[in-house]
This record gives sequence, C-alpha cells and structure tokens, in this order.
Amino acid sequence: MGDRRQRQDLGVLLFVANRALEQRAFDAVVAAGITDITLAQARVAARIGPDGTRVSDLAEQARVTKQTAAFLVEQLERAGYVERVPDPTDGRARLVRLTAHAGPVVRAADAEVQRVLAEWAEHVGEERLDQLHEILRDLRDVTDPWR
Amino acid sequence: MGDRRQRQDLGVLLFVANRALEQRAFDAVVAAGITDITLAQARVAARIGPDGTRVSDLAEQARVTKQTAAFLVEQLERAGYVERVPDPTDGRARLVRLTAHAGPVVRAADAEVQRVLAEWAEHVGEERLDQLHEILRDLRDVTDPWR
DNA sequence: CGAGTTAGACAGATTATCTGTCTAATCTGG
DNA sequence: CCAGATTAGACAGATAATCTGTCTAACTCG
Repeated sequence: MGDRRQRQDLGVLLFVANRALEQRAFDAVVAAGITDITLAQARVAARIGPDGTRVSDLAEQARVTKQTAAFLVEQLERAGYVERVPDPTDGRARLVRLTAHAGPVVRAADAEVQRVLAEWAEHVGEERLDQLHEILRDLRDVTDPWR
Repeated sequence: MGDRRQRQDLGVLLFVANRALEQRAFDAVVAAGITDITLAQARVAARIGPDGTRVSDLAEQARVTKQTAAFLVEQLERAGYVERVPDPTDGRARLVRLTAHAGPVVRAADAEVQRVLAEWAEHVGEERLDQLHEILRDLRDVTDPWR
C-alpha cells in the first residue's frame, strides 16, 4: 500500500528535475552575457536539429501551436540566432537553422548541462543516472506519440 | 564516448514525460466537463496541500513569481475552486485551500494520473517505474533547493 | 486531374508572466 | 522590549507567450 499515493508526485518530480536543468542552462547563457533571448525562445531553439528543422516540427516538440513556434522563431531570427531557408524537399516548408551567431549560446548551454549532469551523477551515482536516462528513453514510446 | 552526447537529451526526456502526464490529466479534467480552468491555473492548484498552502509557497513550487501565483489563485477563487483563509499562525499570510467545488476536478485528474502510471508500468515494468520514482526523489535534494 | 491534407503566414484576442513598489506583520539581535 | 531586517501579500503597469480562426500555396494519393 502507499504505492499509489507515493507515485502521485511523479509529475512533480519530473517537473522539478526538468525545470532545474532548464533553468541552470538558461542562467548560464545569461551569465555568458547573452541577454537578448528569452526562456521560451531558448526552449524552441534547443530543438533545432543540425540540418535545420521545420517550424511545425519545432511546435510539436515544444508542445506549442505552430503560431506560437512561428512567433518565437521570428524573434530569434530578428536577433540573428536563426535563419530560415527554403526546404529543398518541400516547397511549402522552410527550414529553421541556427546561425554562427548562435554558437556561443549553444556552447554555454551545453557546457552547463554537462556540469549539471555531473552534479546529478555525483549525487545519485553514474549508474542510477544511466538508469534514469534509459527508463525515460523507453517511456518515450508512450509519452511522445510523434517522434 | 557517446555518453555525453546521449545524455544531452535528458532534458528533453524529462520534459516530454512531464508534459505527457500533465496533458493527460488536464485533458481528463476537460473531458469531465470542467472547462472554466486553464492549464496554468491547474498547475498551481495541483500544488495546494490538504491543509492549505500559502501563495508564496505555491509560487516557489510552481517556479513562478508570487505575483503570477497570486493572479492564478485569484482566477481560481473567482471560479469557486479555492478560497483564501487567514493563516492562524501568521498574520501576514493567507492559506489557499481547495473548496468542495474542486472535488470533481481533483478526482478526475487523480484518476487519470493513475491510469497513465498504469500504462507506463505496463510499458517499462513496475520495477523500473519504481526505480524512476526513486531516482527522481533522490535527485530532488539537488534539483529542489527549497523543499 | 481533383479532393483532401499539410506548411506556414496573417490577424486578433486572451492569458501568463515579469519588474517594481508599497503596507502590514513577523522575526532577530541587542 | 524596541529598531532594523525580513517576509507575505496587494497593487499597478508593462511585456511576453499562447491560443483560435482564417487564408494561400504546395504536396499527396487515388
């Protein structure tokens, strides 16, 4: 018994962990002197793939509407962090890509994520952090209908 | 090698899992006919304890400012889902409590969370779902400076 | 080719969120 | 027990994020 009740807070735990990581990464970007970007913009930018990603896909992955994603991409474009190029495989679509100007942002964020993960591993052990990763990866089949 | 790169997406995995659970719970509430509540409001409401919780604490737990939390609580109060009573132990504070009117919402959400967790257990196994819970709980020491 | 679908743009409205300031109540050290 | 520091929350104002709805151009498939 108690099992059910205990698990009720899994949502909170997921939220807290996610938010802590996100906040640390964002704070590191700000600490690196980049202040013309917001958290919501960063969330979307973080999902841009190496070869560019469509606005629709960004919207799906960030769980916002196309309109919202398009709005945020527009801000990022205006600030010079991304560019939109025609998708050669689909005349309707445009690929959003990171520009060279985004390099420092990406590096600052990635470095901080590494640091946070190191702290987490320090706290719960490498092995269990790996387990966490694996379980969540498996869970993705159920939690992420899209990809 | 590869280890680092692999783990980079832990943030995404946490996000996806959290969002899936949250969305399912919220959709269930809407499906139960409760449509005068928003996701942001529900997020705050979900953190109200059985004996009431202060706005400041709700703000901390939901990771928003006091002002934002107060605003959302105000909407909830207006819709009759919560009430604010003076905190007997602190003259400055007021406790936000769920009203009887919130009962159906809580039940609908809780029931759906149970269902989702059952699906997750189905997919990755009871044991691993327990592991996930434990690891995240341990991690909370590091990810949740407050509580 | 034609019906249905998809990508994204455009317009308009609402909601969520923040910074800043203020008052009242509480806590703390002398 | 008082003065300064802190905390809870209210109030005001501004901005950012997000949604629903509609439209056009481009793709897909039978």
